[in-house]
Amino acid sequence: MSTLRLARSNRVLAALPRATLERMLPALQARPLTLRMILQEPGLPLAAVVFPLSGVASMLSTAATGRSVEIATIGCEGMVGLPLLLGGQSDAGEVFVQVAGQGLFMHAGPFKAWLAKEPALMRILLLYTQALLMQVAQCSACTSYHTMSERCARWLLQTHDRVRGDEFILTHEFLSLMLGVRRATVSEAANELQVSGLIRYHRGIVTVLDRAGLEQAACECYRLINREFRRLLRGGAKLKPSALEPNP
Amino acid sequence: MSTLRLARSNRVLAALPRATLERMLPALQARPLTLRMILQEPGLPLAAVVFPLSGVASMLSTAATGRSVEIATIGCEGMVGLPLLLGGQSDAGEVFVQVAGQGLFMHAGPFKAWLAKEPALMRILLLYTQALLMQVAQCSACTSYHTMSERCARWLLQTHDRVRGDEFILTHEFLSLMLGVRRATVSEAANELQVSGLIRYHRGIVTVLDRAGLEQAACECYRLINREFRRLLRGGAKLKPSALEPNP
DNA sequence: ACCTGTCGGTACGGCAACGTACAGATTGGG
DNA sequence: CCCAATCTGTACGTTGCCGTACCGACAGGT
Repeated sequence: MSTLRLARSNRVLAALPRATLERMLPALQARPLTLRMILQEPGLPLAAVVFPLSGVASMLSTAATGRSVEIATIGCEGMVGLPLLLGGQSDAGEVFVQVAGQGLFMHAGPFKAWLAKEPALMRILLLYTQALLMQVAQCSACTSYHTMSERCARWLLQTHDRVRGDEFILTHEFLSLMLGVRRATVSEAANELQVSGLIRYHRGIVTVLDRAGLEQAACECYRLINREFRRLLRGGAKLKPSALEPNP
Repeated sequence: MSTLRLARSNRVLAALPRATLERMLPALQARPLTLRMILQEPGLPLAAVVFPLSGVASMLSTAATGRSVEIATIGCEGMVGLPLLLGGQSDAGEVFVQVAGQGLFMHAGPFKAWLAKEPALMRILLLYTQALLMQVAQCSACTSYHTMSERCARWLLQTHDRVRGDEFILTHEFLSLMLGVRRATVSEAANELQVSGLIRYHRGIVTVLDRAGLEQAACECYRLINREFRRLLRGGAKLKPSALEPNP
């Protein structure tokens, strides 16, 4: 597949004018996103930005006690490395690959150069920043008010949206780190979803069985976040990889 | 006081080159920030941005059930109206005045015009955006992991930082909306702080008695957020109004 | 001086998630 | 083929906050 075709499965890149994207192509390198690969380390200057094509990255905040919570999910709808856009160079949060896939990398230098040269790139990334900010905010409210099984369902949906197919690798242990709760609490919530026939899982492999049902089981946060992404990145930035759009 | 002097008590404006700020001055109007004044309404296009000079604004996220949580605190270190910078025009969150004060307003049109003309303004506001994003993220982790009295102490410190003097108006009821908990829970936490001699309060007026002790009682989030603000907005953007720096 | 509304202290049972722990099931490597 | 590691189910007592409720203290208006 040509790099141009590849690039179009990232929704930020897809939203750029064709001419802009073509100019930028030589600076983009396709590389795999391997499980647990660290894309952004707290306090360290970012060497590159990443436009995920498939797979999912998570942004975490870690407390002094070592406990962590997921702050945001980043997939083909966005970019890892906003601090290079915003000027901070580094960030207090950590970003790592939570579901393996592929991404287009661009070194920090060229990225800043293109940012200065291509107003369209700046414009779309600022919109993405607003959407991300909203996602983080909504997540925060979610943690206060919604039950584990609602949050669990939301999380599975967000991942499902950014993945090809209905299966992905995910242990309870891992999900408990994302949601910031005990492993046992996840087991209970996940079991509830499994008994209801919404998902199936076995030794770290989750299968989404009833997508619509899962949406019912999730809290409104899922819908609200998606609505805001659509509003801000309308047109060029649907969440699901278009080739695999559910219920086309 | 001249508008220029006024403007300098907002840390974003103070960080601008003198010439830039002077050019912008005619577009800035000083107006009071009255208690509960709404500066940004969910879904409505922003008419103006606000650079607070004193007082505190809160950004809230409201759930379907009507319950709310504070997402971020905005005072003299920042600006209300980032969606005008980021391009979304409106926002899903609500921003309103939580402690009365004064602010410099600028209409949306002129603001966008200055943004295009003055790279320094853009640069500093992007840095502020990153700091705000970090604040929201940290808050989210905080909600998961820290006790009410820690969060309560943190909140009081954040407000104290943005206010002149050691007293401000604040009922338990109101604080419970900010922290997203019951009024009774706030009463318990606040009483704990009062018994420890860190604060005093009476019928809606809080007095900070032992600032250092309060910092001890707060979770690390307070320190982390402040550190990140300093890192990003270093130099021109201290939190506390300089004329009233504690322990000079 | 009273009345009314606001503010804060406190109490009760309830519940969701906690920390911890153990055991069964499955898988992969030697 | 067996051992070790991994993954999941489940259990126990504990804790922090919930919802609700009631009461006393105080302030401001009339």
